[in-house]
Amino acid sequence: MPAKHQDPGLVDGLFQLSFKLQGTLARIAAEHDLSIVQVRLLGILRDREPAMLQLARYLELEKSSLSGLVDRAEKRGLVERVPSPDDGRGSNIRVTARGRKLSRVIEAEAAAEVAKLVGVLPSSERERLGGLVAQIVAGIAGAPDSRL
Amino acid sequence: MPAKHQDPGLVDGLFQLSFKLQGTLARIAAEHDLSIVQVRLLGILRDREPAMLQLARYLELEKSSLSGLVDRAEKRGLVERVPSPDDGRGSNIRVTARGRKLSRVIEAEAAAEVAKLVGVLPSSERERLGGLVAQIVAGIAGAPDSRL
DNA sequence: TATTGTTATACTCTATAACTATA
DNA sequence: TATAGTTATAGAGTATAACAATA
Repeated sequence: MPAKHQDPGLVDGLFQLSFKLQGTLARIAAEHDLSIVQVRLLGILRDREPAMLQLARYLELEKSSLSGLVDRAEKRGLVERVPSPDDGRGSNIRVTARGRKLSRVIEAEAAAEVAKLVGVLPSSERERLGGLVAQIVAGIAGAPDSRL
Repeated sequence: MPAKHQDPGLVDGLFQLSFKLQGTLARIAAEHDLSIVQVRLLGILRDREPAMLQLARYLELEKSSLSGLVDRAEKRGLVERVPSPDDGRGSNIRVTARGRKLSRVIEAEAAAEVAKLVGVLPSSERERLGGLVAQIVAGIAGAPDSRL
């Protein structure tokens, strides 16, 4: 088990940064009357058309939580339920053009905010940071559980 | 305005990492029947005894949201309202021994999880990451608004 | 009058348990 | 029977608006 006697500054810094990022995303989402989870929903649907249960797995939520989430998004015309061709019990969830557009706007705004945050670093350091973060994220993806 | 033509991998990576960290913290907190915001509350009270309005500013919440939050924490014996000596209208919020202990346990568990995540990096790279993150966090602290 | 905090109300998000409809 | 999804219900978290008590 490596990584003992960790510099406490790293853990604190990473959490502080993650709170800042989440706060930023929440603020931007709220400016468009969305929550973070709704943004995640739209993001997942960018390149998928999953059934409710699959969506629940992606978001790590109970299926019953999905019903309301999708209801509210559907009521706003951001997603739609499409009857499954394979299974008469199920629906697939599809993002609408409106949802896709909104998702792109929010992503762009969030990216701009993050660019400001990391803008304190010179370009070469940003690249290095990107590499380190990518390694950690790759480690997450390769870990026992992982379906972010 | 610097930081244009950003590597999109950095923004995505940072958000993915922040979702992972928040998810980890939420899971650990839930194992102790707490939410992230309750953990933040206890963390803020570690070295402060603020009035409700100050606490609201720290957490970036409306004062009315604080009432319920503190109610629930108080009901569990994690914090207590102390009448303000200066102002008959107000109370100061103080963490109890029980709240402090719980907060420490959760922090330790969270730190251990983060250590695992960054454990994919060799020690020298972890140090470098710590430095980069510290610079960004310092930039946040120095920015126009900031009261994390 | 202004400020501190609570209460009333409403909505989102989440879970558990019970249910419906299809497989 | 088993599975996909919804509904019923409950509770946390949040905000806005109205209120009480104190300054």
